[in-house]
Amino acid sequence: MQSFTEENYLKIIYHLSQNNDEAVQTNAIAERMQTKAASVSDMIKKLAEKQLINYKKYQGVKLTITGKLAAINIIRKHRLWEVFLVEKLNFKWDEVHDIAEDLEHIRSADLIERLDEFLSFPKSDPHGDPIPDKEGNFDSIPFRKLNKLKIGDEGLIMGVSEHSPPFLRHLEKLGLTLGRKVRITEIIDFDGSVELTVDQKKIIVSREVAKHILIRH
Amino acid sequence: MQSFTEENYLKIIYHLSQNNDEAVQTNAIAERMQTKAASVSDMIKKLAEKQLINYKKYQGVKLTITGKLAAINIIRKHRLWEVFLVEKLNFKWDEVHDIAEDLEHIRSADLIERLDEFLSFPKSDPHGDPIPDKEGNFDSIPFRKLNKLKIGDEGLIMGVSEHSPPFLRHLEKLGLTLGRKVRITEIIDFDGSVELTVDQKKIIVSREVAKHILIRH
DNA sequence: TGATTTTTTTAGATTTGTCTAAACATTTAG
DNA sequence: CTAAATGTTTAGACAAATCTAAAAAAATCA
Repeated sequence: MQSFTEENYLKIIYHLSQNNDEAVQTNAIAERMQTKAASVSDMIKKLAEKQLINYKKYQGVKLTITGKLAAINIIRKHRLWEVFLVEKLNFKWDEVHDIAEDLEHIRSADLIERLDEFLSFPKSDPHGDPIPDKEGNFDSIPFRKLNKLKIGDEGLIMGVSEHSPPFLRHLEKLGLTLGRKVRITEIIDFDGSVELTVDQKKIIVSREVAKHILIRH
Repeated sequence: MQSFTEENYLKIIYHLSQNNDEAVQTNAIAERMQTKAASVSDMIKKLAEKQLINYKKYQGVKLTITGKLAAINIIRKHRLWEVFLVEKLNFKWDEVHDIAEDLEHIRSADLIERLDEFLSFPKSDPHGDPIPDKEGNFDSIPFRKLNKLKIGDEGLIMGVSEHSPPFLRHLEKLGLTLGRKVRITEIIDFDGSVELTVDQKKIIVSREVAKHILIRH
């Protein structure tokens, strides 16, 4: 089994290789881990020795199958705990990330399976991110980013790709919460801001905000 | 804030000073921590520097007020998580200790207060141990150990002073669970075994087992 | 292409918690 | 009350995860 730190590296490498599909760079990991490239180099060697990543000097890293499964398992735990915190303990969606960051490292497979059952096998977390099953399979639902829609398009808010508390509180304030139906009424040429209706109300979000809102038809 | 290791030391020092009231010995801590006396000496210095314990060389240690509150807080978390695991996730009372041992180190005061509320402010954990409130106050209920009772005495099982899974499974098998009413029917001279009735049934427990069963009238 | 910049790795040090072996203090027993 | 036994501390080392500074490789660009 891995240490908390190793688990965090695996999780971050997994997230970084999601967008990209190429090998993940040392510096990218360092930035996300809030540490220095030198420390990342050291840890990379360790993970490579444990066969959790493939690594050739100066070439960046890729998760092995084992490493990927380990990463997905941590993400599964993180997201299940987030559901617990919101659904059972009444936390807000912007308050749960840091606590789940700690809870995700609790090592008991039995605990997680029972928690999953207690929560009635949720398919997604409070931010709309899919929860993998215990074999590591995700339900992948296709989505489009709000900034890619055209005037007149409509759909449901199914997730967000940014989890910072200020961003989430901003959405909350605007009534842009999961499951809400939105329709694009205008796109401002000048800066790409998007005007839309939610719940009978007209609101405007910047392009930057729109980029992080995921929409399904 | 303390590290996990420091928290474990505090908790163990607290438990060891419960029976005893005297200063806690280095060797006693080493045994409970599954480590060596030399390591304990090192850690003791660190905790003393942080004003969590009072320590004079070769004289053993005592928790300061701060140290005691820190220890009680960890115990509060441990016991609340145990209640969660048994009440909500349907674990058995002999399965929860190790998992709670990890969960007790999760650092979020808010989390614990909400968990407490979610569990309806339980007063004791699945082994009958009292749960301190957030100020560190215990409800102390007087009890007697089963091996101290006399023939004809009766009372309710209100707790156990031994938490090992084999012991707990033994009690479970005999039907000796929390809240059960028992009456002493005989005490065997030879070895101090106790014969008692629970639920209309006559059963026998050794003196060693009886010592760890706590009875209230 | 060759020089400069960026990225990555290595070398050596630091901190935390542990260890063994040896020294030192305290307690117990003859 | 000394001597042996027990308990505790110190000294020096180690592994994990980090750091800074410097070297090395790769990428960029003029």
